Amino acid sequence: MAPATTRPRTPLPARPRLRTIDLADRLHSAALHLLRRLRREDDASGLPAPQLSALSVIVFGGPITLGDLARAEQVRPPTISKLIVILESKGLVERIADAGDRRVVRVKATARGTKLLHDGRQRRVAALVASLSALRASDRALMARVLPVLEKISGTARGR
Amino acid sequence: MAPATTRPRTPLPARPRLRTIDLADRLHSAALHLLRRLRREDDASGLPAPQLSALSVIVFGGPITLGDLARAEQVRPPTISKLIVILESKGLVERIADAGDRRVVRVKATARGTKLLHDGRQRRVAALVASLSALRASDRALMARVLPVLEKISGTARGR
DNA sequence: TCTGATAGTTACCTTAGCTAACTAATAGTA
DNA sequence: TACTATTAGTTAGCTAAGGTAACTATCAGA
Repeated sequence: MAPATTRPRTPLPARPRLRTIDLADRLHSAALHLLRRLRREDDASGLPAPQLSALSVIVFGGPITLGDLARAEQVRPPTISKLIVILESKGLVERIADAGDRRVVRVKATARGTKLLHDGRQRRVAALVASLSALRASDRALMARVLPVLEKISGTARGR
Repeated sequence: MAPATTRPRTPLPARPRLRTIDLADRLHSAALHLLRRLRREDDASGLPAPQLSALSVIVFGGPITLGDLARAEQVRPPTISKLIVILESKGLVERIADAGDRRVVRVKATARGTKLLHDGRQRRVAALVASLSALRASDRALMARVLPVLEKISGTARGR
């Protein structure tokens, strides 16, 4: 232990030490509220977040198998199955049979899907862009710096 | 426009400028994946995130009206109504009639609700705590610093 | 006392997520 | 070659979370 005398007898610093559990809890809470806020303020993107997210992986990740997509999206296979049915019914993606293995199904984005992704995500995060723009530059830089860390702990492993 | 001559002809910096829309989009994505990951890895908290979140506001925010709760949670009144029915049926909260205005309903946490909140949130974010603990100290500090900014842009206005 | 606004609730719908159980196809092996 | 085990997806059936529209009850103001 460091001898007490090496520490000046000043009061606790302005930023008290944040316990990891509190950090985790507040992060969880912030994530929940961020999604709610974007859903609430988005009235024109046309696609809910999960659909937009899957479409994004499909657009950027080329033709991808449903299993890989489920893993990338961190959901179970049936969830992806249903998402794809919806995206397919909207004409945004299409299934491709795998030549070598007839069990696997690949999906790729249609031209419409690719277009809608770009338009849609822009509208979906419009409110967030406004908020970020309103931040002080230093805070915005901070957000940019923390993003990779956030992606790491959230398991966001996306081909971009 | 700034004259081109004022800019040294150096190559782009190592960290290329991140467009705000990309920042927003990746933030949105990270939030979605963070929630999915916590849901997936949590098999014992007993309460889904929205219920835990509402309970937290009730526990820390004292008796609160349903309208205020809906605003704090950024959802519509019917959503809160149903959440409260569930929490009530589990014996975690109870309704209190307002003396002055018989339209308003206040909710407060029961002893059981308060206890379950503390146990539950611990289990719910356990995986996240592990991830955060595994981070380099500097990254963890970065997370702590960015948290208030994150709460601001996510609209997380919670009495803590 | 009537009228308008406010607080919640109810009815009804969609999406997102899950597990369990299924089909179809592949791979490995006796 | 047939039998078994594994893998990829789907289907069925459930719960929860979100929404809008329409309703009841109460309050406040003219």
